[in-house]
Amino acid sequence: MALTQVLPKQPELEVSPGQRYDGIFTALDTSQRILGAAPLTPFSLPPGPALGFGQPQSPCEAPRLPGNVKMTLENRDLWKQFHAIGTEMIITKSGRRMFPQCKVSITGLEPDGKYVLLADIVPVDNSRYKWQEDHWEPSGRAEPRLPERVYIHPDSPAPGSHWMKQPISFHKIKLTNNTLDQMGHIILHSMHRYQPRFHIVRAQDVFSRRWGGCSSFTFPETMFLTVTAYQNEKITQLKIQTNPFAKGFRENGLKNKRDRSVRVKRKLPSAEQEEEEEQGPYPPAECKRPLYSGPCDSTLDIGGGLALPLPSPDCSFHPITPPNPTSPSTEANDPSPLPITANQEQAANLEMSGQTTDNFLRPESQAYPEIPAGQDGSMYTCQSESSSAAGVSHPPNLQRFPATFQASQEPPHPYNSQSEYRLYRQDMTCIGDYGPSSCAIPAPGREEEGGIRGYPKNSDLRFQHFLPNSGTKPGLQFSGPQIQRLYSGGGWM
DNA sequence: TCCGCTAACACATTTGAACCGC
DNA sequence: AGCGGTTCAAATGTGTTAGCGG
Repeated sequence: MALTQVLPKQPELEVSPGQRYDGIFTALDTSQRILGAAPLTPFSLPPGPALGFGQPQSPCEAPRLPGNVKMTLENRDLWKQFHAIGTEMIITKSGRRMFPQCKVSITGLEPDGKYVLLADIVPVDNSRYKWQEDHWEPSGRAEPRLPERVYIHPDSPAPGSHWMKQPISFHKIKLTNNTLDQMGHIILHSMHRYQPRFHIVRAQDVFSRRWGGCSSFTFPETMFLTVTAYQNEKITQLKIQTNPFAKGFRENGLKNKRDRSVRVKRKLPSAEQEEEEEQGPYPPAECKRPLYSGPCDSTLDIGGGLALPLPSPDCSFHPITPPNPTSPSTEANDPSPLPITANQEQAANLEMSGQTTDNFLRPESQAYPEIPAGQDGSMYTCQSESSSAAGVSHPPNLQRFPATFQASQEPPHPYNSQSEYRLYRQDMTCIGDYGPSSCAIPAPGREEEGGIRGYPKNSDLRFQHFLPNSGTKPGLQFSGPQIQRLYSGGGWM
């Protein structure tokens, strides 16, 4: 079934050739880009927290990276401020960046080894949420899992020395609620709870079929709820105060909410007059230091404006930690709180000190295990041995499969969504065994070192074809099955 | 009526092309 | 012609708001 038969023709689907991924995924058709099945990257990323959060994850085929590989959340204190209130992320049809942005630093890599950095965002639980006056509470079951996508850092692949020399920013990740998104943004459901994850994979290039290990990290502070409009006014205020793009809405600016509404209604510039009338519940907190160094190409230059203090050097690595259901909050588990910063002062102003995202959920709503907190990311295992007894009771990716993909009334076609479904079912079978599956890894004899069919080995050149916007390297966002297919030999290897 | 979503809007910031002088 | 600095418009990233639809 051709795409046009599956989906009504929509103007937004008309993307100029330069913006499409045709150049890179020559063996994939549009339907897969739009309706990519559940994620299965070539690296077989662990399942989402909803299915064993904080527990050893299902194995990827490669051995885990050495234990001294550590990842640290750079702007952790800012994240903690938002987490204390209950982080909300706006998602829009056209895609919205995350704020705070995901910024990490890595140590322990081999300087000369090549690594690929990936990020994805997975649901925390199976609930939909609803804002009730001053807190979030579950409101029914979650929507069916969407075609999840993986964001590959645009610098990938790069030697370990590159990743370790400066903080790594994932600020170009965009979130959308458009299930037909063609721009490669990460598709999420509104009013759901998500957890970003970061993955380090040792590989020669993004499309390499030979890879030498992986480690995955999560930071509890980065958990967020997706919304199409902010529900918690404290979040709105904190975003306005900390995001430079929202300066226009700060109380001490000329365009605060009240002013604007007044001006719109009266068409009068009465900023000073209104300022005394209403200061709002949250007095403007001066940013004593820049909280946001502005967009950068890919990674951030420490000396060039890294705004937030680096984590203390003694921050310990937190390997797999069993979930602690009795723990009241992640903050309580935090062994190494950062010193008070300007940001935390803002938090105090907002009366959110000591609170966590979970505090904004009714106790009965905390149906997921507590996340182990640490200054470094909690690492998933990528064990090479089977770990079916790791606590995940069923194939994790089974739930990721959108129910809408299951109806198959058309004969399978090599390049339509149904075929992707079949491909994914194979993967599910393999992953469900939790063993060192061979699904994503070809037999050694089948490995090829050649470039992508019709493309040179130089991955950067491939990027130019791949990226929606040529020029800069905004990062790669595409669905796991696309990569999976490449690695499983079904693509253009 | 309520709630969630979307598009339009105004504003701040970033980016890059155009321009100028040396 | 090449280089470096400046200017300015376009692009992009924000939150707000009205209106729509289920």
